[in-house]
Amino acid sequence: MKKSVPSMVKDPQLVKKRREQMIKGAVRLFTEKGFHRTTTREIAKESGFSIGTLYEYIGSKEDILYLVCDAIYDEVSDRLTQQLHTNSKGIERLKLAIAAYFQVVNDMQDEVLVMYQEAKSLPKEALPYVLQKELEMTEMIEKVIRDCVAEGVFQLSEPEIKLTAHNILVQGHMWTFRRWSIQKLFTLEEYTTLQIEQVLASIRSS
Amino acid sequence: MKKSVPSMVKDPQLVKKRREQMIKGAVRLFTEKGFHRTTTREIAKESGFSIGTLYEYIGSKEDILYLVCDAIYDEVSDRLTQQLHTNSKGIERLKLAIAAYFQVVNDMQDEVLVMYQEAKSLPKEALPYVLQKELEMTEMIEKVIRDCVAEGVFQLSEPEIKLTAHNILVQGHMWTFRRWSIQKLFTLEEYTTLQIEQVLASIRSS
Amino acid sequence: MKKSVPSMVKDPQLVKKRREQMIKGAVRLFTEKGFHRTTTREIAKESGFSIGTLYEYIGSKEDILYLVCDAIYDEVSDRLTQQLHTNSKGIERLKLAIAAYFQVVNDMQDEVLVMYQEAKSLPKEALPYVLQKELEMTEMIEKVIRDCVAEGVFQLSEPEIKLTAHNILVQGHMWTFRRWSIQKLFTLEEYTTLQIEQVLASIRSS
Amino acid sequence: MKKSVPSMVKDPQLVKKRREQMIKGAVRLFTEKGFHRTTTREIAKESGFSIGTLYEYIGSKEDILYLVCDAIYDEVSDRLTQQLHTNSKGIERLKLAIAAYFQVVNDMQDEVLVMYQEAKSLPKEALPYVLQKELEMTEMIEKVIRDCVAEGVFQLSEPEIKLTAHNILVQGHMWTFRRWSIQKLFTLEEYTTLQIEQVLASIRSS
DNA sequence: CATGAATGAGTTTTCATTCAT
DNA sequence: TATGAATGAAAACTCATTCAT
Repeated sequence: MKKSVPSMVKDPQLVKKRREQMIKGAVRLFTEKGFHRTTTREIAKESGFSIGTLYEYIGSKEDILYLVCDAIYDEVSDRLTQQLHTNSKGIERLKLAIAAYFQVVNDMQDEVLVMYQEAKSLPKEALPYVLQKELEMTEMIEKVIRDCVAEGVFQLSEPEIKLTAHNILVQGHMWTFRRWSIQKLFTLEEYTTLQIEQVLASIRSS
Repeated sequence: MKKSVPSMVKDPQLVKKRREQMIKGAVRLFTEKGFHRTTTREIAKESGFSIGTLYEYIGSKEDILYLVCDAIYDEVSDRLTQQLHTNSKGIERLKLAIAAYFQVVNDMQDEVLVMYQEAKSLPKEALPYVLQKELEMTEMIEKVIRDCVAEGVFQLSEPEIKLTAHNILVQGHMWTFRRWSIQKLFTLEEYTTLQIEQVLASIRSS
Repeated sequence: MKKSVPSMVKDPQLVKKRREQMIKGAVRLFTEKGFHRTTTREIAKESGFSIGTLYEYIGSKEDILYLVCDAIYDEVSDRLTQQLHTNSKGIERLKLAIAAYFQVVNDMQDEVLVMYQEAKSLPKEALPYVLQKELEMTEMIEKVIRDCVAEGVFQLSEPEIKLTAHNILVQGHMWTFRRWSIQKLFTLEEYTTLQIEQVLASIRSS
Repeated sequence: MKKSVPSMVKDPQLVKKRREQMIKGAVRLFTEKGFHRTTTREIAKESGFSIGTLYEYIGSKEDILYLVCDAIYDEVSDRLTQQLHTNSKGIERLKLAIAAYFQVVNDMQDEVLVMYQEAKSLPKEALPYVLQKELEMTEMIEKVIRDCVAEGVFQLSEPEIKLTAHNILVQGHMWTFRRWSIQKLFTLEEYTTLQIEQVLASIRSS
């Protein structure tokens, strides 16, 4: 499923290290000027190596974007998964999951923003992979909700579960997309509390 | 507030006509390949005139994007305003407003998608204007909610009003952004009904 | 059969003129440094216009090589055809043809050298066209020989006709390829006389 | 006369072995894609060692081409020399020499093709050496002819001897250069027979 | 006003060569 | 000796913008 990005360098450790440098540098620049306005030379410089070296670790500029998106998905996924493995039940578990997810999104604001704004510039072959990742994220949230339904905490039809999951996910993105407005109105805690209330209210009364 | 786009041509009627051609052509192309991958030459051709003529009506490529976004905002605004002027009261008015907004977003999917995906490429000076427009949109929705509160239909604090407005707005965008998933799960009518239910549930119980 | 080279410019007169400039400039540079060591910028400069303009008239660097080869074939062909239309019969006609061909090759030494040395760098799709052209050239010579045979001037089998044609053609190229040696030993006239003698001797005695 | 190619490695045996590997690999690649389209990395890989090692045995990419051409000349020379040392006299010796030479060229088609197509890319300093080699080859053929003249087998002036030698040499190359046509018309035996007949005919009647 | 040829700065990418290990 | 990661100059090609007609 993962698109493999070609590298001329054989040592996998080194590849990993260099690509991490690259991703870090690229996110900084993409955040500032977007993917298209950032040149490969700038990325190389920001990453701390030469343009020649950059191309030892990727095949094309688009690969960098893919690497960036992939890394962000992984981190968001990981942190969310980690959170979901903690012991908690019922409503509480859903609340914690939402809070955790919002927390992750808040911690990775720049990254999340970059990912959603530039995803359309990804190489065509990477699109299915990205949609797959989005689906997985949605399913993680769905599962938490579905577990609640299974436990009898509340009643929701399958479509309602899916929609709720989408809503929660998008409310996370919203915290970054509309930060110019939302983050002036609320702290993350307030935002989290209010959105959780909304979700639960709509769930309970359905 | 509106950024003025320079034109060499004096006749305002002609300017208007040409720019409309331009916007139509540009939206088609941006939808397909995005702003950065579309060349000015292509836009000129798609609009039905030469590259030289194109530059008689704009100052730079970014101006086209601005013109496009501006036109889309205007149309969405207009159609929403129009809807809000119809006679209806209380909850019903809110429901109608949401449904109307979702309908507009659905009708203008390509445009809305383009606008949100490319807005970051807008010339720096245009940013405040865009945020202003977003704010106006939000305020239109807020007003409908606030009217309900004023009529005593339900109780909501100011921050809650604002958050609800944002949520509704973003649920509209979501219909386009996540169409690869959402539009497979629901028809527009189903989506509208479910989201309205959610919003109302969360409002009533608060 | 001819590969069409793309141009952004519409006026065919202008295209013709610019491409002629290009070909002239390119031959000068290819002669000096070969196709691969010549940059597109150099070709543009030598042709008297900018790199941007160059690419208004071709699609890729290889197209220039194709244009060059095509032009050379055309000129050699034309001049040979012209010669063959003059009134003469029998052996005399063959002699004149050979002499004419050697004369053309001598006049276009640089061009002929470039063509044969760089032909392998031609875009893959152009190869059949080039072979076709080579075949046509061979057939022109073959025809003169075959006419002699038909007139009963001498006897040659079909394969012998073909081989003789190839030999004559290659003796022409040889005048340029091995000029560092051959042109020190003979004037063009001497070379022509001697080679004609050889060919005729071998023919008569066969 | 031989251009010396610099090596960091002292052991001459090793240098010889490594360079042989290199030449073999390079010929394979040059045959396929030409000198300019072949990278040093590819040559190293095809030769069975690393790019670093490659540069222990040469000073620059051009040196490889020189090594290749030099090796080819040596092999052609050797095999021809060997043939000429067999006992035979008069016309027969000339016939055998031509046949032997054509045989060598046929056996080494790829190499011969590479050599003549890429020779122009040789480092400037190598040019005199190459011309020298070509001259030697010509002289070998010349000598055989001159011996016949000395033996009174036939009469030829010095310039005629030289021209005939060039012709024979070039007929050898022609077997590779124009193989797309010639090798469809004749087997090597037929080609050899016919060309020998031609040469002898032209010689006898002069 | 309309046209489209001309421009050249800027972009991605390649690859011969070096040098620390 | 052998390795291969690092380098950066140089190459092909693009495209927003201008301006003479």
